[in-house]
Parts: sequence; structure tokens; C-alpha cells
Amino acid sequence: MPITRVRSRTISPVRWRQTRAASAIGSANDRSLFHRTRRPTGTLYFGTISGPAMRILFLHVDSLEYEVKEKALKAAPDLPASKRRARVDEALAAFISAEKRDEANPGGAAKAAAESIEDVAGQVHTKRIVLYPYAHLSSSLAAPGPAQEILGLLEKELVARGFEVHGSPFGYYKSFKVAVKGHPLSELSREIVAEAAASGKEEVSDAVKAEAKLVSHWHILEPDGHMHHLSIKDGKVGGYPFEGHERLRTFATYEMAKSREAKEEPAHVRLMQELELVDYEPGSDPGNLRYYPKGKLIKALLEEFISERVREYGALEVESPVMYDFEHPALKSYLNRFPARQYIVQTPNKRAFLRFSACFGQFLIMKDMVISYKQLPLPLYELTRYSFRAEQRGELAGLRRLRAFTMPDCHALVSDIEMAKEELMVRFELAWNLLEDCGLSMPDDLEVGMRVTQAFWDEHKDFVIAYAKRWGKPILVEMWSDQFFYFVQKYEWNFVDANAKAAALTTDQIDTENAKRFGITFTDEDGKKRHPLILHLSPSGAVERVIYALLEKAAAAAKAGRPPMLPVWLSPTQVRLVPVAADDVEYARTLVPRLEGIRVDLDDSGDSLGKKIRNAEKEWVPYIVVIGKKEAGGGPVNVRIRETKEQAEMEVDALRRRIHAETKGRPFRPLAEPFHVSERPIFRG
RNA sequence: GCCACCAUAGCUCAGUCGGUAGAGCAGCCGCCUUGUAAGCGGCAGGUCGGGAGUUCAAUUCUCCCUGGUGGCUCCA
Repeated sequence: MPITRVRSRTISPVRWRQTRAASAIGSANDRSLFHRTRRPTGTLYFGTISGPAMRILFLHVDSLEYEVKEKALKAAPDLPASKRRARVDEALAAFISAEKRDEANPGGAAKAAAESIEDVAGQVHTKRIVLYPYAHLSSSLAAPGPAQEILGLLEKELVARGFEVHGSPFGYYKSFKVAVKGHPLSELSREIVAEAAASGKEEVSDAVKAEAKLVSHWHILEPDGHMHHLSIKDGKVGGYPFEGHERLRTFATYEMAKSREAKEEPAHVRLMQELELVDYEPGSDPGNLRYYPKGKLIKALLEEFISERVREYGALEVESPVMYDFEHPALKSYLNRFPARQYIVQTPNKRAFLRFSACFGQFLIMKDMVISYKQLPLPLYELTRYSFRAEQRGELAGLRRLRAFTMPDCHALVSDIEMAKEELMVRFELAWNLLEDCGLSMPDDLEVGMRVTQAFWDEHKDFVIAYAKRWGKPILVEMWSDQFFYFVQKYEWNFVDANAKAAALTTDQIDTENAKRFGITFTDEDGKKRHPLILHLSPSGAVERVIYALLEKAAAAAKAGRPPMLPVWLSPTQVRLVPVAADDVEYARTLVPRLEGIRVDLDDSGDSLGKKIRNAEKEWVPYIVVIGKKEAGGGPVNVRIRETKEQAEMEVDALRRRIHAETKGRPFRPLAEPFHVSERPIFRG
């Protein structure tokens, strides 16, 4: 589902180049090569020159051929046809980028680079050098002007040292073919070779290319229909008085300016570990987590609850494979519209990718279905455990950003845009109630990001305004001049955390392309086959993100002086029985049958009462019942209520009724760990 | 993926200007029999993240790798 790379902005040439570099590595064909197909052999040297910071990738080649494609820099000079392609045989190719800090000392940088090239050329006994400007080596690229100056100086320097130098044009995208020689290859450089030698040309999905050209305008839409055009200056968003809507300001800034303020570890990471819920798994790939019993309980309850609600809405639950053929034509074309990075799997006879959503699984089912207009709207649903995205290493963060995540994904076929709008709002209510019942405050805890094409806005302005009205507080609207993605409208509900990070939970989209792409049809009133529109809903967003939001919300409560806690229906222990002394254990046990349908456990350790209370509080147990001589004869018990910090006398039956009322309509699972606290192993200190 | 920083007992951390390490908590054993967030004593616990290099000697210095955090980029 939910694709989402829809953000855009004016990108400077330098940033654009960096974006493309990253995408080139991530694109499907590149990755396959990158991972396994070709293990290039060749002599390769990679090094960062100390002092000045140029980065050079050396390849000793039998031949290098390149062809100039489009301009990467507007300012790049037009080239005569004779210079648009070239081939050089038997040479040392130096893929080179100048770093920001080289700008201060172009001469020094060029000289240092020349020395390094001379050194390597000497080792491989060649006098022929190809200088190939390759911005992708750099994370802190020099500006085009200085970079060109440095390259010019470098070329002169090399000529002066007696080399035959071939310069590849600067400021263009080029495809190239390399034949690398077959000397032994140094271990540390292998990946880098793969990137350069294997790809041949930079393959970038259309979605990524489109994004660079995408022009979008940002607005705040108020519930009463007032639209405020936003502008950004020096990282500050202007055009709307955000007073009283601080999180919306943070969200808008996050979307438009990418400003980052906090430098703290996200609160939920510490909590998920301390509460023994979830943890990193160093033995897997980053972003693939392990769940301890308490965390598994919470996740399973959320999964059951979400699925139940989506089924109640009328969706037909299905299950589809986790991996798909790279060469499937519809998938191939779809991948090109979806800029995510994939995990690659080599099956015995084909290359496959792990799904990043349930989209194609459901589309492939839908294309074989026989559907009448009478059956629309028609939703299919799957809880994907897991969906995979090979996010960049540095982008991963706790439960907020993962490489393997659990995504409830519900696609509905609708006949036309009117039905789409109507159904979207039915699903809006589903998602709203769902998140509220999961423990979030609606709409206080979330901010809407709505993305529409200009055309959609012009024709369906009333719908967008009605949406904002239903939401009940101002929303952020991004408007694109054209449709670059497969949808004309989408919205996300974003949780904004204490570190000013936004994470999308619920999202729904109106997809105008994929029915055609996948050959999905229904028969209309006139007996004609037609392509439906497809809605892409994740009613809650990734389940991991729901947990993230609940933990961050709890952390914020703690910071504000309120007790951090999970909703009672998700609390691993709902009632902890704490006997005052050892001989009170027996009576405490007799209370258990009166707390049926509740996760109740018993602290039978020999600890002091104070210690037992403390341990229960550290576990965020919502109800702690102390049992001593006073209670032993029957009658009311003393309940320590976490939420209100009070100690209340109440009958056991009243406590049971109270908890049942609080957890009504939510799924139930028994304790994930032994009833006796003393019998529980520790998963993490 | 890039840049910076971090990695010592199950957890939180101290320490070693290069000579293989300590505390608190948790665990185990014993005492205490407790009335609402840590009762007392003892015992045990470490290839100082992994690999390579320098050195008579590396947890300590260098390089590489792995994992994590922050930033960039990106995103559900």
C-alpha cells in the first residue's frame, strides 16, 4: 500500500544528484547485481585522500565506454555529438568527486588527487587515465563550480606528469560500460566495485525522476474551508498563525523544511526494552526486531483487533505470498512507480523481491476475479506480517522505521470517483474509531497530511473541505501541479513525537492507475468491462508504529507528571496480586477465579511489600491489589490504581466489572508469562 | 548509503597515561515475615562487541567489520 514518497521540493542540482545516486543503487536492477549476480573481478583501489577530501574510485579497465544522457546541471554546456560518447581502452579509470571542504583549496586538492592517481597508475603500469566525475561518491559534495575547477586543475596536473588523460563530461548523466581487469580484488572494496562496474547505467524509477521535477504547493486548510498558502524561509514555515497548533507547525516544518531539532534517543526505544516488549536483534538484518512475550502479546492483540474491525467493515480477508517475481510485467512497471528499495531473494530459479506492501498480492488476486458492479465497493484485506523495505541504514529508528513491519492493508475496488470519495469517508470512520480504541486521542494525537493533484482539488474541493471539517482541526495540504504517482489523492495521519519526528499511521489513497496495469475489471450496468478505481487503506498504519505511538504518548505523559501506561486492554498484566507476607499467598490465590477474563498474576517472591509494589509499578501494571490479614476474611480489597494514583477500597467483583467495562469490545488473551512472578525468566535486565 | 559519536557482567555505569578489570541493581544461597516505589548478609558472574595490525605485552593505540545513537538523505 501506501506508497508514500510524495514529498517534494525544489531541489538544488547538488541535492538532486545525491538523490539520484542513492536511487541508482537502490533501483531494482542495480540491486540485483549489487547483491549477487556479478562478482566483478578486477584490480581496484579505493581511497580517500587525507588532507584534501576528494574521493576516488579506481578501476583498472580493459575498456570504458560512456554515453552522455540528459543534463544533471542546467548550467552544463551543450556538447557536440562527437563528445557525447567515447570509448577508452586499457586505462585506469578514476571515478572522482570533490568534497565540500576542497572548495577552500582547489589547487591542493587537485595536487593530492594527482599524486594518488600517479601512485595507483604506477602500480598497474598504465599511462592512460580516464577522469570520470562521479558525484555519487560524496556525501558532502562540492558545488559544481569549484568541483569543475578542481577537475580542470587535476587534468593539467596529470598531463604535466606525463599521463594521457581522458575527461568525461561534467554535469551530465551518463551511462557507461566498464570491463574491469581480472586481478585479485581487495575485500574491502568489493561492494563499491559492484556499484560502479555492474550497473552500466543509472536506473532510476520514474517515480524518483518525476519527484525531482515535481512542483508542489503547501497549504493549511481549516475546518471552515479557509485555505492558507504556506511559504518557507530560513527553515521556518510562514503563511499561517500556528498558535495553538504547535504540533501541526512541527509537522508542516518537518514536511517542508526537514528541520531536525532534538538530538535525543527516541523515548520509545528505551521503553520497549525496559518493559521487555521488543528489542533489536543483532543476529538479523537491522530493522528486523525480536518480540518478548509481553511485546508479542501486545502486538498480537493489536493485530487481532485491527483485523477484526476491518472484517466488520466488510473486507474479505485473504493471504498472499511474501515474495514476487522481479520479471512479472505488471510488477515491474509498478515497481517503477514506487521508489522503495527492496530486499532481494534468490529462489532456486528466479530473482524475487520481498513485498513492501500487500498491493500486488491483492491486485494479482483481483485480476482473476469476476466482479459485478453490484458487488462494489469491494474491499480485500490482509495483515502483512511482514512487509519489507530495505531502508537505508541510517533511516532506521526503533519501532518508528523498520525494514520488516506488520502492515494491515485493505484495498477496495470502486466504480468511479464519486464512490471512491464516499467509501473513503466510510473508511475514515473505521480508522478513526480504531485508533481511538487503540488508545490514541482523536484527533488530538495526530496531524493530517493530505496530498492532492491540482486537478483533483479543482474538481473535488468540496470533498477536501468536508474532510477537514470532519477532522475537526486544521490540516496540511500538499498540492501537486500534475499526477506523478499512481494516485490522485491520499491522506496520512501523522503522529508527531517529542523529537519533532513525524510518523504516518493511517493512510488511504485513490489509485487511478493500477486496475489498468494489473488488468483488474468489473462488469458495469451495461455489461461492459471497466477498470475500477482502487482505494489503498492502512487503517492503523504499521502495527509497530501503533506501539511506537502508544509508547511515545506514555513517555510524554510521564514527562508531564502523569503516570505512563498502556491502555488496560493492552497491559501485559492487568491485575497484580501482591500478598503482604508469605502466608497471605494462599488467600490471594482464591481471588483469581473471581477475576475471570482478566490477565491477573501473583507476586509470590519473598520480597518486601515495598519491593513488590515497586516492581509492579515498574511494569506499568494498571491495578495492584495488596492482600494481607485485613483482606483475608473476605470483603473489599485495596486497589492501587495507576491511572489516578489513588488507592481504592473495592469489592473484587467491582474491580472485575470495571476492567471488563474498560476493555469491552477489545480482544483478550491470557497472560503471556507464568501466573507466578517467581517463575518468570528475565529476558532483559 | 554518507558523516560524527558510542560498544566493559543480564541491566546501568566506573576504570586501565599499554602490564587481561570494579560498583550498584538483577541472579543464586541464607536470614527477615514485611501494609503500598528498593530489608540485611554472603556467593557467583567478564575472550572489556568481532577480526586483523603495531608491540615483549592490546580491553586501552591503528585499521576493518558488526550493532546502536544523532545528523544528512529517505519513509508506513
